[in-house]
Amino acid sequence: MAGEWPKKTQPPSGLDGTDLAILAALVEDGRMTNAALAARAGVAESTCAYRLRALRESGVLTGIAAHLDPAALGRPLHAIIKVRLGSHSREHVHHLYDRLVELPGVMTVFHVGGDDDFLLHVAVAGPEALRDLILEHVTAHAVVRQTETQLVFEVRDGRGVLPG
Amino acid sequence: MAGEWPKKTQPPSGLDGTDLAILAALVEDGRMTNAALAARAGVAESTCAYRLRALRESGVLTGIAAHLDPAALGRPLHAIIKVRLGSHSREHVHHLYDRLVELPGVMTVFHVGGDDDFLLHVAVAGPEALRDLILEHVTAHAVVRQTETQLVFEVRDGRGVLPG
DNA sequence: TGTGAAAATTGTAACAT
DNA sequence: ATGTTACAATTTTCACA
Repeated sequence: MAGEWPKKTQPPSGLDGTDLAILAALVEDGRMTNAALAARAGVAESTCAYRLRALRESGVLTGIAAHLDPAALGRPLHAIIKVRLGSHSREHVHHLYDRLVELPGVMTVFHVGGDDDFLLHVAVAGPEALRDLILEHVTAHAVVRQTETQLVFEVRDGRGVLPG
Repeated sequence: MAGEWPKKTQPPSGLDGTDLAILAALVEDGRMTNAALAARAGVAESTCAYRLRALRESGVLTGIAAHLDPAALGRPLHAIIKVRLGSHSREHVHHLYDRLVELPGVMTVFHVGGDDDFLLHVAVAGPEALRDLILEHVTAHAVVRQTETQLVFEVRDGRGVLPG
């Protein structure tokens, strides 16, 4: 009953310690040079470059992206907007979903089950901008039956999905 | 009434089009070479490198990190855990906060106002792992009065905080 | 597969505009 | 603050263990 996979190796895909070391380093600093990466993983540079390409192509490493400070870009106010729909037809849900992720200031959209249908994490310029975003771009959709907004005091990234 | 800032320039910090172009490029591909970055922003390479350093030092660019596929790392099940506290003393809140972000599988912790105190976005191996995480590492804290868990069907990154 | 040394590309610092 | 040049560091390629 212990786990999902045969207990010999860690995760499903054949990731070894070298792969995990490379990934961990890139989570800390995505611009770390291949040479530094290789040193940290304890392999030759060419090997490291090869592993990195393989990790990208296998889909384990989905991307490397800059993290920006929303406040520095004029969006100091964070909120969670819970969105509840009136109709749950596949078309309605997908259409709204596509629209929501495109809205400026939307950081993440969670499509959830339970009381709500979508949870939006947004960063906006201020209370008026938040109200405008909700009224003009969320509630305005006919499928949206109700929204509820929570102020976010702070957001912190967790340790993520890497073992250790 | 139009906006928060004098309408001549965009955001508060003195970010010009070059800065925004660099940031946008790095959000798409954080490992883009400085040369490619410069070409895209339409400036010389040395200028681009200088701008990039300045963006880091000013805190607008908070970091560049790898994005991993949780499912590929053995954590295909996503959930939102709403955490409600019994006591809201500063010490209790901060202590719990620090613990929550350190839990394996925790992607993001939102400290919110309203019905709940914390919202946790977690990625786990399966239903049992989710139950264990909640019972052993969340509910186990004496300050936690109640939790409520929502299944996450899908998570999508929004367009973020860059204008345009 | 993983490695090491070469060639090709890229980043960095000094200086001039 | 930007661009040009020259030099140092890095990535990539490929023959080989």
